[in-house]
Amino acid sequence: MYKTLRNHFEETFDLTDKEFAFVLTQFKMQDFKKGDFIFQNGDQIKYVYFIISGLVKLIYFDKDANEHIVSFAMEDWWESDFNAFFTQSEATYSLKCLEATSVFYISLAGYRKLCEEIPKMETFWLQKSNRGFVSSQRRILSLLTANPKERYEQFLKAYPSLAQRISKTQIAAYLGVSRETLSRLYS
Amino acid sequence: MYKTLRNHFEETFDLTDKEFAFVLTQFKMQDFKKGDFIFQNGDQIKYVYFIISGLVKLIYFDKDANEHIVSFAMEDWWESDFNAFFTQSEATYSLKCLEATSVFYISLAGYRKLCEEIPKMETFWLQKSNRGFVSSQRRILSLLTANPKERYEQFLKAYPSLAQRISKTQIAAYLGVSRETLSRLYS
DNA sequence: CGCGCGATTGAGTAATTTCAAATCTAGTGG
DNA sequence: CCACTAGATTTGAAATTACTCAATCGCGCG
Repeated sequence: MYKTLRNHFEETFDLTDKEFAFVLTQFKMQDFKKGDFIFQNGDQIKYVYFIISGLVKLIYFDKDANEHIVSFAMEDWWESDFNAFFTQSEATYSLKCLEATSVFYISLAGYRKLCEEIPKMETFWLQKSNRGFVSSQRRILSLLTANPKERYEQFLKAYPSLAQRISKTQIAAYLGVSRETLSRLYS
Repeated sequence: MYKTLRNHFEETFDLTDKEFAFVLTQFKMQDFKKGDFIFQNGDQIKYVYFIISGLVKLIYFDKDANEHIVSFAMEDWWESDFNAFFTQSEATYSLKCLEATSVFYISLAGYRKLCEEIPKMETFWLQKSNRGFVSSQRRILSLLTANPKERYEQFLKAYPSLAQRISKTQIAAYLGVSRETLSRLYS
């Protein structure tokens, strides 16, 4: 369990036992059942979540209560309403479990403490953030340039393992297409 | 000129004269004319650019040579093909000047040197990256949830000064709408 | 005045959505 | 093993939205 987190950090930089022990003091763990909300829009967002196991979706409800999927997150991914987290304000999005999910979570104060104590940690976050930014840009491009079929195929190619774990309805909500259109793609 | 850059950093953290002198050694300056490409897709991307003055667009050409706008950047904004920059590989995007533009630019080596010498610099980049990520997510959401009219109004609201400097055709290419549709919104 | 660029308008077409109904599937309990 | 249910997927048909292509308009500038 703890190993998952340590391995995850050590894909980027090495940690001594002592350092990792300190890191752990800043995290707490929690389990959620399928269908649970980890947080909902309007909640004060105090934490960033590291998915140990399971699968979640970050969603936005529009004015007609339609659900749109901002992102999925599974094992080894970090997730939160980052804007709300960094500004310690209320969530625009909601985080809902598509499967039973276990997470480590850390507060903003804890996050800052880590960065101060272990400078490499800041490099780590920077790398994560950069990658998140880059893949968001890729998705924007996909939405700008590709039709539903192309978007779906790009998604399958980019996230093959994810695609097998979620329903087409969920994929449609991520791609910005109605589930009927997605269903008709290969007929 | 140099002041622009210093002020920009000092919106986030303070720099001594000596530190800023060191910062400057890592940057070079260049001027571009309206219509110039700062880089084009396929180019090796060695630099990140800070816009001192002017206005540029980061664009992607699809298979039919249609142009799509990934982002605009004006005074005080950082821009590059960040994926290509961090992996020191070839650009997917092109960066073109919509107005005469002056930039400071820095290499990956220079960027790393800055982070090592001045740790606050890393915090600075992290903040920029986080904000870029958050606003990309917002744009994704806009593309997922809003129709052309709503997207256009969100754009006007989010970037009022930018909207006055660019043609509707450019805005259309950013919003993922044909210019004719954009033109018909209020008729 | 005439050129060039951007914006607008019109008409027809293509893509996607919506709403409704039917079908399929996996899991549950008898 | 079968019947039943809930959820997901598929299908059909009509309505809507946005696109494309083509023509026109408007304006600033040499």
